[in-house]
Parts: sequence; structure tokens; C-alpha cells
Amino acid sequence: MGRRSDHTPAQLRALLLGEGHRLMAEVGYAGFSGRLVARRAGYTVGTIYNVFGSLDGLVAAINTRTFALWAEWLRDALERGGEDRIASLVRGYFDFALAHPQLWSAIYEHRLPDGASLAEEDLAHRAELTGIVEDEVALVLPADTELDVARFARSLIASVHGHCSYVVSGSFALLDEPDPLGSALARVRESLAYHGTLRQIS
Amino acid sequence: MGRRSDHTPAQLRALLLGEGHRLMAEVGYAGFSGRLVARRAGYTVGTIYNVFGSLDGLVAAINTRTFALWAEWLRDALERGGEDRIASLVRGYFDFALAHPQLWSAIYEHRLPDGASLAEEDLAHRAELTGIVEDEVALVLPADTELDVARFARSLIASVHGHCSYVVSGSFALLDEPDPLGSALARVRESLAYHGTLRQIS
DNA sequence: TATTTATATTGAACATCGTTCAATTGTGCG
DNA sequence: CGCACAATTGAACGATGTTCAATATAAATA
Repeated sequence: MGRRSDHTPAQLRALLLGEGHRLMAEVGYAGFSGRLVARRAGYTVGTIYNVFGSLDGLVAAINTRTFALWAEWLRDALERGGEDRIASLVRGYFDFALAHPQLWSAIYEHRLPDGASLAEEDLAHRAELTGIVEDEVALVLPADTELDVARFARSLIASVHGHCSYVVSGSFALLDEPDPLGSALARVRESLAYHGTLRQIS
Repeated sequence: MGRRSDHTPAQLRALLLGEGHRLMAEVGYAGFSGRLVARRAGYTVGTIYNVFGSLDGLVAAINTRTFALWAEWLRDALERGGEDRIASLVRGYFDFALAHPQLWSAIYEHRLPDGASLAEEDLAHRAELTGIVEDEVALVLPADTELDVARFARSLIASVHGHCSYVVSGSFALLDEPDPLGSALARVRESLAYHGTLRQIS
């Protein structure tokens, strides 16, 4: 079969990305296969290389989509959550990872080849997610704080991330930790309290 | 070639483990190859399966060795470090990961097949590492603290781990974080202070 | 409309991977 | 000395990512 017109380039990209995302959610990064993605989309391997340049390009796009869903998830958590917006964020972080462990893990398991760097689109979506947290952290700190709020917020994200990655990888289960989310939230609260949180809701 | 007597079973195990550890340090989990380990040791693939049962068994053994080196590294850091033992621990955690990024990452990149679990030896070495931290955290907290010190210590480890994993994976570089170690240590200090650290050194 | 140009798609080829297992060959014991 | 045992091999199998000449079709041109 030669050239087709079943899909426009944009449609084809969306199709492969969708199937890729679906497969990643099913089998995770370790079981991911470019050939299978193409087959499910009704195409063959080579097409992935036409559209995404490389398999790493497809995986990066898949992870970018996961990031976008994650940001959306956090915004929902903030909207539907109560007054304690910090708790909503931490809970949202955990919930997403636990709802989509394969997708969430794939973000951190994918390593680009040496020298290669992420595309601008990917960086933008990550900045979006951290931006949501930065805004909420800023709201809760005194206006005259001496902290670099952005750095502080990202450090809190890293702390929560550590807890979450232990949960998803199973390390915490082995350590008999009954409430990882609660621990993560407690650490965040302690740091916020140290810097004079405005409203402290138990 | 059939049966040999170049090495005793114990020697052979040590040989393969050593070469495997060396290769993991060189190429990381993604580039790891059982065939290459065997070739470097002067044997062939099958021997790995004789000795370790599976390739996962070899990788688990490699990661266990990394854990042991890490624990030793932390003890050294405590011994050679100054009075601020908490700082020594956090710095030791980071330094090891940065000194051996491939070995450190391999610990968290290796996922056992569904249902499989780690051997007792592996669990013991992990408990050793967390035990070192638990002891130091207990020393620095008031004797009459209401905290579950073990859980608290492991939560602090998770926080530091989160920062460290961002550094090794390059996420923090993208976020322009100038001092991840300093941030991690600051968060740890804030949590300790919240629970009434005895001596607070800067 | 007929012809040519451009391009998207294919799938075989290649080198590798993990895993299995029959065959082989050396070791140590009776 | 010969036999039973056990360790080691390496070919086989199905899969992976990656490349690229061949091909078939769409789009552009005459």
C-alpha cells in the first residue's frame, strides 16, 4: 500500500497519539511497543517515524498528553474541593497517580537519549502544572514573605512527588506506611506553617 | 564447552554480580544486557539463568549491592561530617545519587513482574538504610514526642528522595532550581522544627 | 483528461533483546 | 576405569527499535 488519504496529517497524529496513550495506560512503559501502536491504528511501524520522527517523539507526546490531563485533574480537584485548597492539590496529585499509575510512571521512566531535550510544548505543559501549585502556595503565604515562592512551591511538589513515587512503586507498602497521602500533606503543612501560613486548616 | 571448574558457585555468583554491577554503572538500566554481562565474565547467557534464576534476579542482586554501598556511604558521611548530622544525611543521600546516577536510578527503574516480590536479603538492606535515618531523626527529636518516629523519618526520606529524583532525571535543571540539596534540607529542617528539634543548627 | 511529480506508506532487513532447553562435555565418585 | 551427575553452551524463538528502498496513490501540471 502506498500513499493514503484516510486521514489528514493532523488526524493521523491524533490517532497515533490516542492509541499510543491508550496502550501506555494498559501495559506501561516497559510493555510499550511502537509496532503495536501502529497496528492498532491500522498503520505500520514506519508511519510512526514519519509522524513523530522517532519512537521517543511519540512517547514524549504521550507523556505530554498525560501532563495535560494531570493539570486538568488538579484544576478540577481545586474547583470541587473545599476551602482547604492545599489539601485538594496534594490529594489531586496522589489521586491522579493512583488512577493512572502506568501513565504517571511513564513520565518518569522515559529517558531521552543523551543530549536530546524536550520540545517546547512539553515544557509548557509541565510549567502549567507547577504554575497551578505556585499560585495556590502564593495565596496561602503572607504577602510580605521573603521566600522565593516559585522555588518553594516546586520544592513542595518534589516532596509530594517523593511520597507518591514510593506509593506507586510499592516501596511504601513494604515499609508499612498506612497513609502516605496524609504524611505528604503533613510535611507540606509543616513547611507552610514555618513560613507563616495565613489560614491553617488542621 | 561443558562443565567447568574455573570458579566455585560462590565465586561465579560474585563474578557475575560484579560484572553486572559494573555494566549497570556504565550504561544504566536501559542499556543493560544480560548477554554482555555473561560475555564480560567469560561465560554465556544461560549461566546467568543457572545462577540467578532469571535476569530479574541478577538485577535485583545488583540493586541490593547498590543499596549496601549506599548505606555504607551514609555511615561514612555521618562519621566524617560535622555536628549537623541531619545535614550529613541529606547531603550523603544526594552525593551518592549524583556519584552513581545509573546505579541509583536502576533501583527505581527496575520493576518486578506482576506478583513477584523482592527477596528477603533485598528487604533487609533497604531496612538498613532507612534504619540509619530513623536513628538520627530520633536523636534530634524530643524524647517525649508524640510522633511515630519511624513513619516520620521515612516520610522525610520520601521528601528528600523526591528532590533527588528531580535532580537526577533533569527535571529540576529545567525548572532552574539552583540548589536542590539546599531546598531538600530546608524542608527537612522545617518539619523537624515543627516537632521541636532539640538543637537547630542554622 | 493524461502525464508527471511529489509524498505517504509499507514491510523486509538488521542487529539486538530475554528466555528456553536439548545437547554436550567436563567433574567427581564409586 | 567407567558411570552418573551437573554445569555450560549456543541455537532457536519471538519480540524489540530503526532504517530505507520500493511502491502506490494523491496532487500538480500540461
